[in-house]
Amino acid sequence: MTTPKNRVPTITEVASAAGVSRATVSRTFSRPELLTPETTERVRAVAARLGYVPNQVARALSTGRAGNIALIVPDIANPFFPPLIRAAQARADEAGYAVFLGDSDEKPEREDILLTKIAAQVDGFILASPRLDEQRVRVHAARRPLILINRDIEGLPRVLMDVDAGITQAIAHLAELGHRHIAYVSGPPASWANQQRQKAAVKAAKRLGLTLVAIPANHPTYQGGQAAVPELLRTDVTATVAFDDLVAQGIMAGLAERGVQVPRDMSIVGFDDVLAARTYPPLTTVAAHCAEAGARAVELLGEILQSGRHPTARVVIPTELVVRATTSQPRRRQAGRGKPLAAAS
Amino acid sequence: MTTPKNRVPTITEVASAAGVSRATVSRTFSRPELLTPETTERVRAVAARLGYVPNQVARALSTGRAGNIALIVPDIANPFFPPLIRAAQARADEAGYAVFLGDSDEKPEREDILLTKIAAQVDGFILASPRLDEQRVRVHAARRPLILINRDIEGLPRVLMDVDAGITQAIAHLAELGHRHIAYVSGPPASWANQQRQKAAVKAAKRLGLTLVAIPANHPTYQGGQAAVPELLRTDVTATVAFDDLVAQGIMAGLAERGVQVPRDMSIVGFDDVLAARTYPPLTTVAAHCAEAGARAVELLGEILQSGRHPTARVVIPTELVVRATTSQPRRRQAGRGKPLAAAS
DNA sequence: AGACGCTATGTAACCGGTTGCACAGAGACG
DNA sequence: CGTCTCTGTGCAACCGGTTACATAGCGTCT
Repeated sequence: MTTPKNRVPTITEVASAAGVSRATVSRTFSRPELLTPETTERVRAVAARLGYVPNQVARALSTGRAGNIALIVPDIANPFFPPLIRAAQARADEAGYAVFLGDSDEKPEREDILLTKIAAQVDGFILASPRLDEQRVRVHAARRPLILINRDIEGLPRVLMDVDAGITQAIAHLAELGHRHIAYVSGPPASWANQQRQKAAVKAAKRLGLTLVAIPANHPTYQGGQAAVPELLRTDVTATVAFDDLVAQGIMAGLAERGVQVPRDMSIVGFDDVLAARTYPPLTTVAAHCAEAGARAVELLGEILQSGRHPTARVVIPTELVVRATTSQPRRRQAGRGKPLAAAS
Repeated sequence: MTTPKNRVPTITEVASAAGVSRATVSRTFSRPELLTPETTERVRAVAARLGYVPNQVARALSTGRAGNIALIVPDIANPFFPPLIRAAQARADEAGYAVFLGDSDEKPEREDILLTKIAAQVDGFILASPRLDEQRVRVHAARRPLILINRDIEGLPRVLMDVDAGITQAIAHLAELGHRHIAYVSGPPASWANQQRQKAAVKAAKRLGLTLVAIPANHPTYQGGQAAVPELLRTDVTATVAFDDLVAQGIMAGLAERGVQVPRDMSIVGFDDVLAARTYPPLTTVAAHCAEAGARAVELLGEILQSGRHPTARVVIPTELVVRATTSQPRRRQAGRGKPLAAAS
């Protein structure tokens, strides 16, 4: 019952109700240190009684600061992003920013449109795993502070995963278990993250003297992983490193359907650690700490917005292998066929 | 290279460059039918050359229409929400709205704060599974159009799942298979959705003459489900209906750890169908079509914003049981113990 | 006592659009 | 040919805040 009318009062109404000027009301909420404590107290009381809340739109127009940030992701439904979004949102909230969320549906041109459309409403952007070409990203970055996640463009502030460390650990772990032939089931070729992971895997395998075959999963999804299984079984690998956990999970399902047991007949390593603990058996994977990436990106953006400076930080988040239950010593399989041997353990 | 400076031009600059008034430029973008085609064409050309984009903040201030909507969810990381968010975002985008995303972290007071803070920046709200008390929801609804998802408050527009139908099918399916004692592993007690589901389960079980025990999972999470397993095994039930897929997955993992096989020793039914196809074995579950709920909510909000009318629609989305591989005929188990009998099939 | 400085508050311009109203010019009509 | 209507455009107020600058009041110092 604070406001009988369903309209929120304006600064003018509060001013006249409190017997002060509009400027004083404004200062009560934005720069109270300029006023006597008695004044702010009185104005606050009146404002509370009327249900006044400073209008963020008007504030944004006159100050040029929106108090919002935008977070653009290629696919919210990809389990990599929710923890990232959640952490980003929480940090933004602490810093007093509201968050615009954009889903580009993996389409570069939709990223471009989203960025253009909401530019005026936000103080800065966070682009997670952008598919947009470098030139366009730079254009947007020239207008507003912009932080990249999972994309490395020289001169722009960015938060990256230390893919090399994690993948190297994973391959070393497999080598130690005795695997000699391994597969990398890749993600979208246009993805920078995929290129990084694949390159790291190739390098690590070479260093350890393992053979590595790359198998494409057209889409970085559960279905994509499942669809890659037939080709996977046509090879003689005993272990698979997947582009991400989702693909790994798809592979596991595909293998299970064909009676290939994990890890007995095939070891599996995922990437991201976003649903690793939820699979059965629990997935061995490279933890990418995506929540931390989201939080760091917001912090970085906050610093830039505070300082006005434009440091081109390059934050690298460490990754590490988390060994769970989908990796074990290899076991001889019928060459070229998925069927496990009938022999007892 | 459209703009050498990294500032976007204002309507005034476009106006003088095109040799027209600011009003004409404004109308070029908002009401072109008032101008001659030649004029709009000329102004558009100039605007494009300068890289002009109408400032949404200024527009919002003068029109009172923000062109944004807010979507508040209790936990982005809960797999129920990403498909919903994604669908909502896609529909909003089609209708020309940008989306504010708020995560309340399951806390009613954070919902309240979020709603208050961004009210001025949006034309309407969508509240998914709100934890906020009814009175406060009504206060916010009085200020701006507000659509509820998964919460039934008389007089407010809302999108609901037909919980009864799905749960009834699920219980009937279990009864048909021969189960007599079943458990319902519940979600958060404060959740309206949980109350609905539990009530529906009790009703259906009673009608079919089954006994039903309710077991609480403190949190609607994988861990919550896992934690409920010991209590579950203390009972003599042969089938379990879980609050949602996540809890079901947790239960499956908890059972697997203890050597209880699904569905041989325990049948499991989930709810939502958000990750059902990704578990192994694939989960029998009630499909709630959460993406559709998100889309419908946005459509409803769009209609209200268009018409200015305030219909208190009550959209009910049908649900249905999807039988996959976690339900089968019951098998006698040692009373009160989780261990399956050694006897052969 | 007068000049000075400091502090608290008010005045008014401004942010970048939109829109009611005025008005000019063209065509229609008596 | 004058008036009337209609159409396209401009003028200026307005949305709800912020903020540079002006000013009033008061204590302090010489």
